[in-house]
Amino acid sequence: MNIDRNSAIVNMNTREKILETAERLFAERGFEATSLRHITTEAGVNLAAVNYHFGSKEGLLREVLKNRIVPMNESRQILLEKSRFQSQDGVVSLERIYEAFLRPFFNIGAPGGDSNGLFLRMLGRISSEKPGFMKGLYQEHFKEIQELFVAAIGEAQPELSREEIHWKFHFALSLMLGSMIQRQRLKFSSNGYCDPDDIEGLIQHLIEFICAGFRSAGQPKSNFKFAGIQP
Amino acid sequence: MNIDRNSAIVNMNTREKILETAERLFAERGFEATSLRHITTEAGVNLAAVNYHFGSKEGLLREVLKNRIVPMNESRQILLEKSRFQSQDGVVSLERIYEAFLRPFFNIGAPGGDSNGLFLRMLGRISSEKPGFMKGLYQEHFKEIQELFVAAIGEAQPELSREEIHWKFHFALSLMLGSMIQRQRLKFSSNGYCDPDDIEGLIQHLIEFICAGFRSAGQPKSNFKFAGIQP
DNA sequence: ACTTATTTTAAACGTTTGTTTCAATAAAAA
DNA sequence: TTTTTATTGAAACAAACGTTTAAAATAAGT
Repeated sequence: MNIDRNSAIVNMNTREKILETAERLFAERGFEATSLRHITTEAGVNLAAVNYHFGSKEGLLREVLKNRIVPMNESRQILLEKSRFQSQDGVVSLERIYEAFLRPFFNIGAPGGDSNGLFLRMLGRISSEKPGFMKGLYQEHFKEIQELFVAAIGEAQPELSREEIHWKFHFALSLMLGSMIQRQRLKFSSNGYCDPDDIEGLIQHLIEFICAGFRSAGQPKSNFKFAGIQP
Repeated sequence: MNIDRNSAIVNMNTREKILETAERLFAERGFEATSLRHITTEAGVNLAAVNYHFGSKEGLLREVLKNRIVPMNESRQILLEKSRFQSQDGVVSLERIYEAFLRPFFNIGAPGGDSNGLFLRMLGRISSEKPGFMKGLYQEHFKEIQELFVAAIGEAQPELSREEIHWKFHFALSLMLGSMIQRQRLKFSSNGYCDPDDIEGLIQHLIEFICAGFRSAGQPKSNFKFAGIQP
């Protein structure tokens, strides 16, 4: 039983041991690639315990995600309210809005932040592996917080149409997840110019990039002449 | 044998039948979720034919990807050169650069464009499922074209440092793949404001968003005061 | 102490997976 | 034609998967 790397696991009950180990393995190897036998062996519990406590492998995944997503979204809401309170007229700047949205996202997983970003990579993986599952997850955990932040963005950038806000919000979210999924790539594609492990730098660059994207929407589309070239 | 939906498949040899069917199934269901038996049954060939012609399942994937990526990157290069030729001083605008980079990306898969974006979703999936595999793919197929476009961007935005260019380029690429992976999400999260099937709209919004991100990098980071709040 | 409910255990279930084997067939070279 | 090479075919391989079962062990309630 290789549980030495986290000796605190011995003081947990079976359910907690499974949750702890599953989260780590799901993040490291993905959902499909992680077998229940791998989880239960590493957690030092019986194979059948997963189905007993969580019903199925997918039920386990649901619980693992819930335990991270709920506190993350609570943090987001608190940070946004705090920024609103600190502002003069109740209107929060785009930078503050996305700082409130991003920091709990990257702080997920560990108190000092999940510097490996494994959990976020898993989230991105699942959204491509199991779209139906992700839809349920959205309805349950993300719909509310999204409406909150979309409203805040609408106040910060009143000239944006609802359609444009949703496009940009979609882009920002896709970029957040995509940049975590693709983070490995940055290691060997930036020729050493960028450090993928510099999470603080990543956050700052992301905020800058995203806010610029939101502010670019003033001009109507017809102003931009496309080449219209076809490959 | 269900090959009716593409009756042209009967005029192909075994190798081509496998490639054709594998590409479609990989795109629809992902690499791991597609079994060789599914492919060979649908293609109407023997199970062992895959290992005979491609060595392994991964060899088949490599060939499927190669057949799409190589023409895509050729298109990109041609479009960039054309834009450079049409420009006055040889310096291409950011919009033209990313149009040359984006259009062949979304035109992948079918003559009229893979409107379902299944191939691109698969590409994003694989980059999260098999990082090691993706690294080899980058060295073989993407390194060269990236250097070409990074150089063009450097000419269009000379004030950008190499570090900033690589960050932004990484963001743009992550956004491209991420927005395809997450495209399903847009359906139910935009409250009907956005149409995820409007590829032309997606391209235009993407170009606008990305170019704004590139132009935002003038101001040094210290000019931007972060709240420094911790959740 | 006795009964009931909860949890853990070992074993097996039925499928599915990618790959290999080797004989049969088709195509090409001599 | 004969010989060699390339391709196809049916079958089996060994390994891995999530799930279920039913008995044993522990805990809780009375």
